[in-house]
Order: sequence, then C-alpha cells, then structure tokens
Amino acid sequence: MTERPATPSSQDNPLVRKLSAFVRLSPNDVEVVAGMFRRRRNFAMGVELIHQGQVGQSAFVLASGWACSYKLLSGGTRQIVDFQVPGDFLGLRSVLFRTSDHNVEAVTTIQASEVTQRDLLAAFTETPRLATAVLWAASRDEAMVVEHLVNLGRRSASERMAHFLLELGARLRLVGMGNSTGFACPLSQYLLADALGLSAVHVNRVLRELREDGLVTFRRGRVEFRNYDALVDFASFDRAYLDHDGPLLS
Amino acid sequence: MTERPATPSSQDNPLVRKLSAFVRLSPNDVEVVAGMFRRRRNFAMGVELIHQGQVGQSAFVLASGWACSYKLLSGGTRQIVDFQVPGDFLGLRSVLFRTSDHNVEAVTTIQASEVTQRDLLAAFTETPRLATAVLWAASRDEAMVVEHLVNLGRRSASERMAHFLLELGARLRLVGMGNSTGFACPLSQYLLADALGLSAVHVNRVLRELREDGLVTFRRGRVEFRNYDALVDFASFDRAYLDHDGPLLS
DNA sequence: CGAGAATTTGATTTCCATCAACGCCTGTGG
DNA sequence: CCACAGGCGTTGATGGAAATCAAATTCTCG
Repeated sequence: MTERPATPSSQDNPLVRKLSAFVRLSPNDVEVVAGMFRRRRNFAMGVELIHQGQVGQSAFVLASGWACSYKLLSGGTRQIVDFQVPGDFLGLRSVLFRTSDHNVEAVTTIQASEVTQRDLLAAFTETPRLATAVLWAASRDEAMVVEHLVNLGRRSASERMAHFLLELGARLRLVGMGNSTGFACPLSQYLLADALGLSAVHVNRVLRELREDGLVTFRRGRVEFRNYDALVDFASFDRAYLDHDGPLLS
Repeated sequence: MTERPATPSSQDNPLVRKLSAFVRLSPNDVEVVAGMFRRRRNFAMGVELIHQGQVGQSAFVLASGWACSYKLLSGGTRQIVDFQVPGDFLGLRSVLFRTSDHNVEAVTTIQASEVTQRDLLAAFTETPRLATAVLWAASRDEAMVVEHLVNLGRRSASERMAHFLLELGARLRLVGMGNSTGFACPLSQYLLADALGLSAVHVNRVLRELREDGLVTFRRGRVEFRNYDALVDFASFDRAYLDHDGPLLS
C-alpha cells in the first residue's frame, strides 16, 4: 500500500497528523502518541484483530493497509460498519468497554500498532489533552457511521453505492491515497455488499448501471470517477461534511 | 415524563450517574459536571435545538422528555439517527466540530441544560478525567448507532421493529423509565418510520403483525411486551450489549 | 361537536433478494 | 505446458418484501 520509512518519526505519523487537526499537541503529547505508535505488527489478509464478545482487548492504530469493522448476525450474515484506512483506530470501543461489541478484520495485509487498555488510559491521565483529541477522533468516526446509517436507511441501492464511493474517495484524499480522478480500492464486491446491505449480485448490477451512465467505474481494484460533479449530484453527497479543518483547541 | 425535584442536586443528576458508570468522579469533578447541568431551559414539542450546517452550536444535556437526532436528505425525507432520553447528550458532535452535521428536535416538551463549546472544552482542560468520561459516553452512543446501522442493513422490517423496541426498553430501564413489562413511548408511527427506514404505512402493518403474533403491542403511547423471550429470539437481540457495568477508571 | 392529525386497511407497483448458470482469471500440481 | 479447481465477476429469470397510491376510520383536542 503506502510506502513509509521503517522507523516512524513523530512528524510522519498518521495518528499525530490526524489528532493535530483538532488539538495543538505539545512536543510531550506528540512523544506519548508516537510511543503508542511504535510497536508495529504485521497481519495477513483476512486475519481477525478484534473479536466480538471478547474481554480485555487491545486497540490498534492502522499504519498501512485496509481493515474493516463488522458485526455478525445470527443468520450467518454480517454487516460491515466501516472500513479503516491508515491513521484510523481499530477497535477503540473495545478498550473503552470491557468486552468488544464488534469484529475487526484485515482486508489487505496490514501493519498496525497495538495499544493496550492500560497504556491508553494511563496516557489519558498523564496527558489530558490527548483524551480530548481522541474524543474528537472518535466523534469523527461516529460522524462517518451516522452518514453510513443514513445511507442504508434512506437511499436506493445505486445512490448508496455512489455515496459510498464518494465518501471513501474523500477520506482517502485526506491521507494522500487518492485524488478527484479516483483511488486504488482493494474491496471485493462481496465486501461492498456486506457494507451496503445489498446482495453481491445486486452490487454488480448497480456498478454496471453507474458505469453505463458514465458516472464511475470500478475495475481491477481501481475506482475511477468519470463525472465527479454528476456523481455528487446523483448521490446528493455533501462535499463539506468531512472538512473539519484547523485545531479547535490550541 | 419523569418527576424530578426542581433544584437538581449533584446526587440526583442523570449525567453524573451516567458518567459515574465509567470513571469514579471526584467531588470536584461532580461539581464541574453539576455546574454544566445547572441552567435548565424548556423547549416545546417539535422545537429544533440543533441545526444541521450551523456553526458554533452549543450542546445540551437532556433532563426530561424525549428528543431525536436526524439528518435531512435532499428528497425531503429524513433519517432519524437516534432518540435521546434523560441523561443523554444532545448534539455533542456539534460542539466538537465547528459546524453541526445533524439536527436535534424535541419529540415531547423537554427540559435541557445548555453546555457551550467554551465551557465544555474548558472543563476538559481543568478536569482531565471528565474528557475520558465523556469519551466513554460518546462511545456508548456510537455503539447504539452501530447497532441501529446493523438493524437497517441486515434485518427485515419486522425484525427491525422488534429489535428497536427491545433496545429502547433496555435503555429506558437503565434510567428507571421502564421494566420488562413495557414502557411509555411518545413516538408516532411516522417517527418510527423515519428511524427504521420504512414507510409509515409499513410500520403500521409490522406493528399489527407483531401484535397478532402475541409478541408486543404498541397502543396509545405504551409499549407492552407480551412475550419477551420470544421477542428477543425473533429479533436476535443481544441482551448483554448495553451492560457496561462498573467504573473502568477508578 | 368538529377539524386535523394519526392510524388502519386495501390494491398496485417497484426494487432488490434469491436461485441458477456461465465466463474469466489466477494459481497449482501433474 | 496443460488441466483444472476455486474465487470472483457477470448475466438472466423469478419471487417476495416493502413502497406507493388511495381511502376510510379512529383518536385528540380545542
């Protein structure tokens, strides 16, 4: 996926960059964050990092690759709640609560840094501003989940797909992994189906429809926006909703 | 709705009680929280407390009555994201971000305490543990939104309804506003429709189906569980997912 | 008592899931 | 080098769930 130096400096650190968007972190804060980010581990594609129902789980910060969080239903189906890209937390709720309420799985091979419950809570008491920053990051995640919920509740299959691809594109642009032309996307149609609450067959049909209408194409792991403005219009996508620019707390 | 003394003491305070479930608050912490909770305002049924797209909004803490948060779509439809009951935050994200990404409306007449952005961020810097506690509360809200999302994505209309009523019942029981028999519920079928991503007509049919199957009834503002176990089974409701008992941080 | 809102029921249509089959591509072992 | 197995993508046919349209009934409250 992305190329990063093996030894991360505090400058070049997805989490530091992300949190700095909200609070101005002191050098000491940055040090604490970077410390949490140090011990990286590799996980193969398909590995489960967090298990629903398990107690005392750690969280992770994703350094490279894609992951997804999902819930399993009794019928054997699953609902993907969100995809995570570099800089995102994996399983933050599973350390704030005693037992995890969702699963997290590696979509590609990934690099992630483990953060134990003890370390995180300790960091919060020693570095108060950090808790506020993480609250902000968690709220940003919640905003995305809310948008996803609206998508499932009130949009047709093709609008859902269009909106989803636009949102993903916007998120990836923020971390330098895409532009208004398109982005590399390792998701299968089965994953898209589980995220959008559709059947895989219908995902295929919807993608064809969007392609034939000249809006987006999704082929061999790449999303290409063919007519960005028309797509935004079709999906009634709010361009602004991810722009939370500039530290609120300085 | 609930009967509470006009002058709230720090003992009897929905927010203090809620946050205490996660962190052991010092007397000083309690004082700060209670301070935020002091200036109560009344709002009539149907009033909008938070406006999507507006800048520099305050948040509120709900003292009595019901509210709902929702998003408007271009087609004129709306999706209700969640309902709020006493002790819940209203529009927390709208103070952490510059501009609010959702609306909040009073479902009944309500009492709520305003919390300005400045006061909240100041409280976080002065009272570090409070930020962690609020992070926990926000994560709990997110868990509910996630459950709602799964509901919309992967369950049939009647399962959705069953699950929704069970979840609402569980939440209300936590604040002493219901039991396993049922609860008072001021929601119209239109509100249910907007929350569950259904048409109001279909909500009515689904309620009839559940009633005729002897599972739940919903009549004249009251939900009655007729066969709780069967309903839990039908909705594949996870009884445990709201039980986040005991302070994690003491 | 009357008016407007909320609920209820019926008829029809649309969207999407499901079932089934086939083609394509990749990797693997004979 | 070829055969072939398995995953993924593609397309068609059919049925079911829920939206929509339309109208009647009940509830609420001034």
